[in-house]
Amino acid sequence: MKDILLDFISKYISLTEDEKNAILSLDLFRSVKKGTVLLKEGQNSKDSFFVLKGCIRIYYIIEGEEKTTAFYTEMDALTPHSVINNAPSDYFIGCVEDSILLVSNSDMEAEINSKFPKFELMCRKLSEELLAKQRIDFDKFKTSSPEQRYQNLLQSRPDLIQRVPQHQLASFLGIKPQSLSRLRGRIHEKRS
Amino acid sequence: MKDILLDFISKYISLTEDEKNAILSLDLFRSVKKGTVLLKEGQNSKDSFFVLKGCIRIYYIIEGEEKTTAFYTEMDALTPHSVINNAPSDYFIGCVEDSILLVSNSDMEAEINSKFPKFELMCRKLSEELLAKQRIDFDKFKTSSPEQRYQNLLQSRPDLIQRVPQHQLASFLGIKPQSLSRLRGRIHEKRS
DNA sequence: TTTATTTGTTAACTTAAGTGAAGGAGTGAT
DNA sequence: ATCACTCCTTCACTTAAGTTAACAAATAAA
Repeated sequence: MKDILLDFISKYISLTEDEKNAILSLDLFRSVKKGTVLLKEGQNSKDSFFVLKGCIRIYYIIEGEEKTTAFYTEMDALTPHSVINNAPSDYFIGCVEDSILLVSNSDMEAEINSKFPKFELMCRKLSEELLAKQRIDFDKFKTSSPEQRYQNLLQSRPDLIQRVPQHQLASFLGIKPQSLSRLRGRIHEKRS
Repeated sequence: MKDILLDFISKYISLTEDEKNAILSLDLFRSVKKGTVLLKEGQNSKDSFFVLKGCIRIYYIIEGEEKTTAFYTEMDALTPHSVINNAPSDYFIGCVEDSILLVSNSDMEAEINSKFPKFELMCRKLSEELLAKQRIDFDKFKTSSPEQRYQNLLQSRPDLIQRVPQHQLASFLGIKPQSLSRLRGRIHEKRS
């Protein structure tokens, strides 16, 4: 489990043994049960998440309806906007499967950053990379039809379609569950 | 003009007079004519952009059709994914109006970052903030209908609707120009 | 000025997503 | 075992976006 974390970090910076031990000794690993709400709308927590195993999601409750907009799986990092802006959260964060997460709070991160300037560099690289990737995702979403989005997901993250409830997938694709059902039927028909 | 830049930087870090002069002496300011293409698909430039005045956009050419997905106006920063990943660009960057930009290349930024570690901190804060903001934008896009997106834009960036051609706005909203026309007519009717 | 070209609007028609309702399968609780 | 609840699918119907085409207005080019 700890290897996953160190492998991830090594994609951005190289660490000495001392540095590795310092990070592991913080012991941020946490087991979380499916269904757990990690952050509520309006809440002002300072926690960031890194998924070692399992799946978490961002969702909203709009007019009583749950709208899931993002999934985070193995090796994905999520720092809520409420942490960045020190403001109440617009969204919920929930646990889709039993998961093992790394949970860190921003005070602690600031401390690590000042102790290990390298860590600051990693955070910059990581968030720049995520920003660029998310830009591309957003663009592809805008320029695709719901059916294309589903086909695209089928290519890029086939696992998600298996491990996540359909109604969560639907809002992730920007449509209603009924439309996703119909759309899948349509595609299936074409294939056969 | 230089004040705009320094004001922007001061939102993230504080600079000494020496540091301010060092940055200004790089003289990265560039005037760009409307219609200029700053980055082409497939190209591998190392240039990042900061808009001091005017407007630039990200667009794609998909099946011969131009699809605009993002606009950057005063005080907006844009580092293309091609710079981050050192890979050919998926998109074009074009100039919507005559603009004054700050154009920096990534080698130079690396140099500044090592000279002034503060700058590294700024870049981290900035990209974290932009990532969080873009997440919210993406989520709102997913959970809204085209009409709601237009109404939302009318609230949040009313200037854009004036200064940008309708067909670019349409793809920015994820719809066809004809649909935007119709949708506007629909709304106008309701108001009267 | 005249001619193209681009841009925005309108209209008729097609297609697909939204809506409301119903029913079946699976899950969990009592 | 029964009941309640959630989840997924299906259907009929409504609504709005996509499509194709035509046209007027504005802009750029000859």
